[in-house]
Amino acid sequence: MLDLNELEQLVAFSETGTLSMAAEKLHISQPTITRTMQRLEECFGVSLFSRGKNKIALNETGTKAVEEAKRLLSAAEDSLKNVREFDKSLRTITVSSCAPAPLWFLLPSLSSAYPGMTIASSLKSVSDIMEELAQGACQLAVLPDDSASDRYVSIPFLEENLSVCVPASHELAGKTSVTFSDLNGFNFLLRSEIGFWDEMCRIQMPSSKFLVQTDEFEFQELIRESSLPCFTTNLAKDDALLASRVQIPVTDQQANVTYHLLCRPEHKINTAAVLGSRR
Amino acid sequence: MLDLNELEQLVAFSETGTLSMAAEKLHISQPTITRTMQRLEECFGVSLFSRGKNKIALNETGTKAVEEAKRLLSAAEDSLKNVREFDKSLRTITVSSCAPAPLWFLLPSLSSAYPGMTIASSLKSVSDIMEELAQGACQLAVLPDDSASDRYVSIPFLEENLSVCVPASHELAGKTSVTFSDLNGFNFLLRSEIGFWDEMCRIQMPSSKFLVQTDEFEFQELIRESSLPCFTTNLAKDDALLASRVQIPVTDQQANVTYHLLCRPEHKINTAAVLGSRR
DNA sequence: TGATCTTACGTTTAGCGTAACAATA
DNA sequence: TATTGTTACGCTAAACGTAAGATCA
Repeated sequence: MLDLNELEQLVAFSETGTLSMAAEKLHISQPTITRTMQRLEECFGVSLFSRGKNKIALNETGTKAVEEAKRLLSAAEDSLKNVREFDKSLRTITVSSCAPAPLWFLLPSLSSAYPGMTIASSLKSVSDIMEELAQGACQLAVLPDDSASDRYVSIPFLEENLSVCVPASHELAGKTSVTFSDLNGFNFLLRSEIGFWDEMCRIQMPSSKFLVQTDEFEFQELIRESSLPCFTTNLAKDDALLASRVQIPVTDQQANVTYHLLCRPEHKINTAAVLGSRR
Repeated sequence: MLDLNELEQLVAFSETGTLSMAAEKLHISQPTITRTMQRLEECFGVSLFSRGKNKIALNETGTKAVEEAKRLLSAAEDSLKNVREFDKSLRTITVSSCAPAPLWFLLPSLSSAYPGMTIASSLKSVSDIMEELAQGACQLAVLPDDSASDRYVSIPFLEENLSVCVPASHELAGKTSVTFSDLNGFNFLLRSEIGFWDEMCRIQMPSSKFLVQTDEFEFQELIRESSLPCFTTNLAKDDALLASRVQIPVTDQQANVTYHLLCRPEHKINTAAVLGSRR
């Protein structure tokens, strides 16, 4: 039977050109390689090398054998990886969300409902999340609607309502509610990592420009120092810093979403535990 | 690194269900399997079994590992086979011919022109031969024309001229030449293994019926005992037995073929040696 | 002379089988 | 009690490294 270690030596030889260099590369003695090459020829049952008195080189069949060896070695690597990843996936709940806020409530309750499981979460676009659900690449999805409830178990989870925040001196400050069309054309401060809200803003307010801030501190500075409008929601964590501003609800349907938890029917999440976590 | 022997033991365990039976199946001691399974878990770095005090079974990850093991083992088998077949192909000239007669002259001269090479020959349909040439599945082809000489090296090799053989009492016996349309409607004795001639007869003489004889002896008997016409050519080996019959040349273009040797340009056959063999 | 491959030789050790042990049905 | 899996122990054989030999540039 073929031995992957021996095949590795064959590949090393093909890459270095001499038995000595192959031995050095693999940190073994050179005679070992000599013997291994002889064993390989015996195992394959064919001649793999053309030999001179003190030189050896792959012949045509040997070159073919190297190809096969590389195939096998990489297949073996893949197998190792596959099994390890599979094992890991058995101990991991992968959550993909379209927005960050639902994760703030979902992740802690998942952790306590499934102790010992690793919870892996990430923000993704709605279409990427649908893909992941279909491929089983995530076990739990957070989407801003339940349009996929025909194929998956779907649970209404949280509502998030968008408001725009402007200084009291801003021309919009007097309004008690606004729509995206009212806001279209203004330029906004925006945080990065806000999931689908980013794309939605650009679609709903195509004439606006968005100054995306990656750093939270700089974002707060800009809110304080500029009169640029920004956004908040009912789920936002740090309303205190917006106290100096006026919050005006955005009334469009798209600005008021109900997040839904989705998973494949066979996975059956602990609904009670997860829903109990909503504030 | 993974060891294919160890993986084989894993597969054996998965197929037998107990370590003891796996050991028996592989003709090794049972403790060896115990140790191998432990080593495998160590190598994969994950738990593959659920163990009781005196029972062991594959867990979910173990089942996955078995799948991977089977993949790898069959890949290794394939690699062995591929290399061996490749090596063999280097020492084999595969000849595909549309008719048997050219092979009678070609094979002996190939053998002496390429001593040490195995000559593998077979009769194939013209379309199959074209396919083989394209895929490199044969190194040398014998075709009844040179219509593919644009893509391959093509050498005119032999001419074969068809004659019909009838008893002196037959109604055709007086003719000095015939065409397929003269012959169409008569029933004929035909040998099997005559390559493209078989199909050509059926196309050129659609109203005729052909009594195909597999056995040479029976064929000769029928020639002697019946008045059914049969065919011969200038290349036929055993004209003696047809001495009692009249041979009338078939004048159609399709009945007088020039065989061509074809090979891929990179192969370069020993033209002189092969052509010198023509009688 | 230095580099290379092969062969020889002595040693190590990895892996095997036997045997003993523990647990179950 | 018979069967199964694990552990312990001693041995063997396979594989390794060192050293020596042979060949070539």
